[in-house]
Amino acid sequence: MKEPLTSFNPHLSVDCVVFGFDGNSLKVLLVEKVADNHAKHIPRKHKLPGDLIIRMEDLYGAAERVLLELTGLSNIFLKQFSVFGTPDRISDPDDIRWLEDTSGVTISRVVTTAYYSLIKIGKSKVKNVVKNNASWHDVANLPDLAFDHEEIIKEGIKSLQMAIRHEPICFELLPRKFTLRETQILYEAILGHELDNRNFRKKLLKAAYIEPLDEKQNGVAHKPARFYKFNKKKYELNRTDILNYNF
Amino acid sequence: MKEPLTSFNPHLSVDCVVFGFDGNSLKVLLVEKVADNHAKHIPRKHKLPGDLIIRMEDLYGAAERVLLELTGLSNIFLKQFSVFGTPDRISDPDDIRWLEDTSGVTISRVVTTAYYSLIKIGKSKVKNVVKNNASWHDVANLPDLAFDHEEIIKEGIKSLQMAIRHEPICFELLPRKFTLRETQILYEAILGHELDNRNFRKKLLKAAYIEPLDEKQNGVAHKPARFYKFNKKKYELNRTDILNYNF
DNA sequence: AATAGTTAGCGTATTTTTTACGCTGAGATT
DNA sequence: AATCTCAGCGTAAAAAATACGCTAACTATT
Repeated sequence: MKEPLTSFNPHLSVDCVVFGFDGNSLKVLLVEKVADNHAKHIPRKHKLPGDLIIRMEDLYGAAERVLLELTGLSNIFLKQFSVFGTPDRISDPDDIRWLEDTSGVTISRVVTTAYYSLIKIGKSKVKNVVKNNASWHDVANLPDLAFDHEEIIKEGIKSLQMAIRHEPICFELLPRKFTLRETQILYEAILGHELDNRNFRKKLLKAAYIEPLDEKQNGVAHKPARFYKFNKKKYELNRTDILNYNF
Repeated sequence: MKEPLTSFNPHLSVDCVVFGFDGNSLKVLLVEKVADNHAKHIPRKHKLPGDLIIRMEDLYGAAERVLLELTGLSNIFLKQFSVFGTPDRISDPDDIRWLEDTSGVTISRVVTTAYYSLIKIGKSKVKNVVKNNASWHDVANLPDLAFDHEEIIKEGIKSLQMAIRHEPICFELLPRKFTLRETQILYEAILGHELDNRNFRKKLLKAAYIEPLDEKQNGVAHKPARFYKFNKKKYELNRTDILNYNF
């Protein structure tokens, strides 16, 4: 499955900040940096899913490949948000050795294009859990990260915060059927502060593309909430105006 | 002054969309792609100022270098806004030959990090006008461009449009002393549509960091307007809130 | 000298959006 | 039966956006 090692471009990589939402807090998917061969002394650190670019591979395509290999999902929301290219961003000798071991190329300097990705946590099989030791981590409580991956995640969150104010992308993180409250909790988790439920719901319901279903929660210890779904076609058709959620 | 040719990384480059404002319309600084040596048959096309990265050079630093060499200015507003990395973005044989001739390295695939830059058109000496055939072009009327530089400019304008709604960066394009009308014309030029002068001025003057001066225009064929200046320190101090110009 | 043309700059009235709450309803839990 | 929690509808007040009217001050034109 893996390309010959020498086909990697030693200067270019992609890293994916994969966001998920479990109903309570915003999560990010991390893998564990483990050396395949020798070098047991290298400490196991977490890192973002990412890879060097295969020669002549498209950047976006590389990000898709990384996510497909990791989660088994394609057609995922994926957005480039920044490039990280300071010459010393990969400077820890352990990090360099690990990269060279796993890629088979000599690492001089790597510029990485960062994407953030939004996935429905329930849908993700996270196929290579065992192989890569992939796991979800609360963005408010991240483990030690390799390279400059902490900075990349922080920037990714900033980009996401901006994006949810202008584009209806929160539905990429919510299940197909969702309640308004779930949506609000998601917004609160991303923005990092609380919102008034009555005003929040008013603002959301102005949008015709958020459609009520004839279905309600049950088994909850309070008045059951109605489910809604996002009508993407309706949104695409009349998005004459940019939405503006100034939360 | 120039580094040895072999020091370029053949995979990485920066390109700068340098915006300027002449009081009427938004301009972008382009250079002419001319081959130093032979190859007279290569058509002269315009391109963005940019360059391959010197080994171990910082991306931001590379963008600064390109601008310093071109305009003689440092401490310029510079913001990374996107990466362009499709494998075929440099595919025209003439473009490839020109790149190889001028850089001295073999070009396989180049990922470019795009910055936009805001400069006060009056201040710019545009030092290397002759050498690079640099010139300002109206963004509404661009010449034929090499590579994917037209796409890069279009994306740069979009980023700028977003940015001027949230950050007081228009002052990077205006002279130190400016009138409200000049500011409005600049906003109109960037956004591509007209604004109501009375509402525009009300909105701007709410900001304490736009300070009136005791100085007015003269020699204009209408009531002379007051000059203002941007007080950056005042802005930095109490920017508790993100500004929101929903023009 | 009068007139026309242009932008400056102050105002007002109306509509829309935001903000801050009050309150009842429908379930489960104790 | 009382209590807890969130759902969901509502209202009143404040703030912001929008749409204009109008006079002031200057140059250019006749």
